[in-house]
Amino acid sequence: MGRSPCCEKAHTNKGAWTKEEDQRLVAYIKAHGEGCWRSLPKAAGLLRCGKSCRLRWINYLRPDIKRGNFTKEEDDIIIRLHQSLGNKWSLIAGRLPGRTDNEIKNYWNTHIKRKLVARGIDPQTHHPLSAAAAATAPSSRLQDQLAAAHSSCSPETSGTGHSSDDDSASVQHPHLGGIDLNLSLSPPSQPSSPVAAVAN
DNA sequence: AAGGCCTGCAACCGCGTCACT
DNA sequence: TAGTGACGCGGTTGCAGGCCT
Repeated sequence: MGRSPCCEKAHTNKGAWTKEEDQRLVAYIKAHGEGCWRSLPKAAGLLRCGKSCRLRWINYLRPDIKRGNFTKEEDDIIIRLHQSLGNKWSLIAGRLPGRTDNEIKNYWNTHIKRKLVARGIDPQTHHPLSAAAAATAPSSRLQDQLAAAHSSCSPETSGTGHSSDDDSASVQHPHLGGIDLNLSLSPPSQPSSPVAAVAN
């Protein structure tokens, strides 16, 4: 019944990736490019299922991935995009060069969600948690609250000292310069092919 | 100093969608 | 046109490290 498993689980590794597995995967993609994930593990000599390889590459091994703390600017973009798109992490990631959907999803669940709740804002609807307030709150008011959420979450006030705030201490870009916030459903702007980037 | 709890991240799982035959 | 298979996405879980008592 149901769909067949994506791979032969009896002969695949699970759990954390080893350095050697990483190297094999990177080397294979450098040589052959992305695609055909199902056959990649066998071709690359990996005892992993294709989905696992794809995830590892996209979320960790891709050369254009920006690792490190989220800036306040990125924070703001994520909140705005989530307000418009909902849990469409891949679309949101497409607007944040160097960030992955998994990373953004984790960041949302562990940091931003908490910030919004602390400010009395429903992270799903972006409306005030009070239903009565939600019924009357104009969008501009919501933006005010979001802004307040940011300012109140600075290390001085929150006490948690999120390093992303530290990083952004000198970054104050009200216009989010350089980031495409156009929310039309066009394909996200890809930098250049990751494989091409590797080749360079 | 030790134990327990909390937080954050990496990875897995299942489902939906799309392309090909 | 329908069926099948592969890919991509979002939700969830497990583990490791840090913090608190």
